[in-house]
Amino acid sequence: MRDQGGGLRVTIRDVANAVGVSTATVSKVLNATGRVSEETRKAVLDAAKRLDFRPNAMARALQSSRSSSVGLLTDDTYGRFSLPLMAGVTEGLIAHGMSVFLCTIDGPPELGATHLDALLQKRVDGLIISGRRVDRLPDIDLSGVPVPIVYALSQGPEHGVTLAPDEKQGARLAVTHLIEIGRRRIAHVTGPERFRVVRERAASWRETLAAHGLASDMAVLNGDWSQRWGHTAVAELFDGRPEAEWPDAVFCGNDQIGHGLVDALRERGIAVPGQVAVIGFDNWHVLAEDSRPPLSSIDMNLPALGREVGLTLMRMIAGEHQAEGTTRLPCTLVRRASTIGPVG
Amino acid sequence: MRDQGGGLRVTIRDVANAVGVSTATVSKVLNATGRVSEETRKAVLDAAKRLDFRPNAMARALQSSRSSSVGLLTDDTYGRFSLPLMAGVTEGLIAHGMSVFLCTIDGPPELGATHLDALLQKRVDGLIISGRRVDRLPDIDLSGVPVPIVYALSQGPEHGVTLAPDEKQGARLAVTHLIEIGRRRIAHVTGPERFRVVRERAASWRETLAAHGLASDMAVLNGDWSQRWGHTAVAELFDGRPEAEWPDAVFCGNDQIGHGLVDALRERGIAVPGQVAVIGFDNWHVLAEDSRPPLSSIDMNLPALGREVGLTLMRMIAGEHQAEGTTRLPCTLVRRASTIGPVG
DNA sequence: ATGTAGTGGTTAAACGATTACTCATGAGAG
DNA sequence: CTCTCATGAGTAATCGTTTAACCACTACAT
Repeated sequence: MRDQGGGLRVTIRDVANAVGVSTATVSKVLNATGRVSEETRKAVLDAAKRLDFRPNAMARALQSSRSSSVGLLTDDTYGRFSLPLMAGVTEGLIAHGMSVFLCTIDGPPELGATHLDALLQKRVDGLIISGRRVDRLPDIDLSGVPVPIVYALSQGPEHGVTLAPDEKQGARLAVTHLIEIGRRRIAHVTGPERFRVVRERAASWRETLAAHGLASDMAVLNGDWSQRWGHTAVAELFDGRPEAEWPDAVFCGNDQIGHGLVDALRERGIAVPGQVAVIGFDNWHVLAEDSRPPLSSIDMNLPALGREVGLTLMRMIAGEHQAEGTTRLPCTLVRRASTIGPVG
Repeated sequence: MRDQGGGLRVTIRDVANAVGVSTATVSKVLNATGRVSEETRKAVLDAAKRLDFRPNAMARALQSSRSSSVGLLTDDTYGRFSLPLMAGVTEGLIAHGMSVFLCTIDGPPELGATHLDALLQKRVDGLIISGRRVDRLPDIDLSGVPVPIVYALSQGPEHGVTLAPDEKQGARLAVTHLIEIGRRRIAHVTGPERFRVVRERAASWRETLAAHGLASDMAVLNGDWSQRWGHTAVAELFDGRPEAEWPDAVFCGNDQIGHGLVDALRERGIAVPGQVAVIGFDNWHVLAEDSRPPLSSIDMNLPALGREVGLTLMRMIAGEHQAEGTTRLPCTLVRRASTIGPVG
């Protein structure tokens, strides 16, 4: 809390005076524009460092109409998806001197408008909109917003630019992996059908099975995104069914379901992965790594996605045209003990 | 992506021209300062709305040396603690028109300096520093930073202003609750001893027991913050010990440990809460609610803490002096099935 | 008539940087 | 000895607001 009053902050004029040149010269040196003798260049650089001069970004922004900041709006206060994404965005943008305003806007609907207004007043150069549920966007009116927008995770409007994980490829990765370790009867236990990602992953599960000649007679089991559901799903899969019809692998819609499912299998004395292999989705370490056995999973690479979101937005800010529609980024497989080896 | 070029943005001059007054008058109306006739006031307000005028925050900031933005630095990309905190901070500050730059700075050590530099160039009015581990602060040099700083979650330097959950009170809440439901032999299974919070909670556990005349012969069981540890801790607590010496309750250092512990108890056929009550810490819904039975826990009220952090920083920005040292905010008890009723 | 006070507004100078112009100097060409 | 030109630097306008200072005018008391 030292020298709070901003009065004594060092300006470009202080540097100029220290060297005995004009502010224009200092500016030229610092931005490497115009012609300056090597001698003064050195002197200016030296003085700037000595005085710990930091150009006032507000003045610069006012002059250039570039604030070097962007806003990220999300309705996720939970953090599972937003923060890793955010970390990637930040990392991709800081190299360009950009900082990111994060606005969490769950709460009264006017809150989104308030935040948006604050951001637009601050003249952010661009906006990132990201939803919690990998499904629905935060409910804000973005019409007439005079800066470029990138939608992340959740699907943006038709003519918007959206970046999202490749759900189908992720699901394919999971199912293919299960097939490669010798599984043939692969069930799918997942979240509520109203989620777009649920439908996408289920479709991909079915297609991948078909592509390997393993047309499944099994139905998708939809429930909620909880361990509890993973647990009860085991009953639906195994109860009152001849052992020959048991699945030898389960592809779960997320790691919570996977964790609960693995637990339930263990309690029934069904060996994982010996009798049944299990794979999850999200690669949420706290659940996947600490499951018994540790749960293989599909990682959506959110930090990488975030980086790409940031860079895409940068390009749009620079005036480059970006392809409309949804760009999908690949997921990766993380192998753990729950999918090791062939059927035992 | 419409009218990208900022050239056509409406300024205070446009409003002034539309009404036929000077920019000064418009400014007075909009800021409710100075004297203006009711007639022109109406006209200006009307024109401003009609033109969708948004005062340029950069110009305003330049003029007033107040950027209406603060920076939050954290090394938590994981999100468990940071995002709820952040949500609270944002909520507390948006009412004052403040926006929050979030910088995640795990990675190369110079990254922190880069972000800090970007923030200081943008003339943030204040800074919030928050660590991931509720223990260690991100490693940045903050000496000579010319804006007020609040440390959140993790302990700041001696003469800094820190806000953190009241760990001792939280632990007391947990243990008292267990005593109130009739438990007498209350064990404590927690994280690594090098964590300050681990030591604080353990001390409080012991003190609370003593205060109720239940001096414990049991040692604190230190492990890591995992379900796995909760699971193996059960062996240490119950194996090779006469049933009379078994604990009838366990206070866990976090919900992961609690979750694993409950699992292990169930596997051993020990009833929860019938024979052993279990309570966790953090109230991490994904683990606590979905444990079987659902896990009682201590909630650190991070959004509320975040709000307070934001408001404290506001006050410091306004020049009010804040008490140095650590302010502790109370935790609350969240009762779930794992601590219901007396010993069965 | 003169002074006083209040009203409703305008003017112009900041704030801190960038940048298109201008200018002085000295070197080399004719 | 004058003209041209390259070099290195300074001048001043600008970005969009805020705000202290000022001004014209009316009303009213002295």
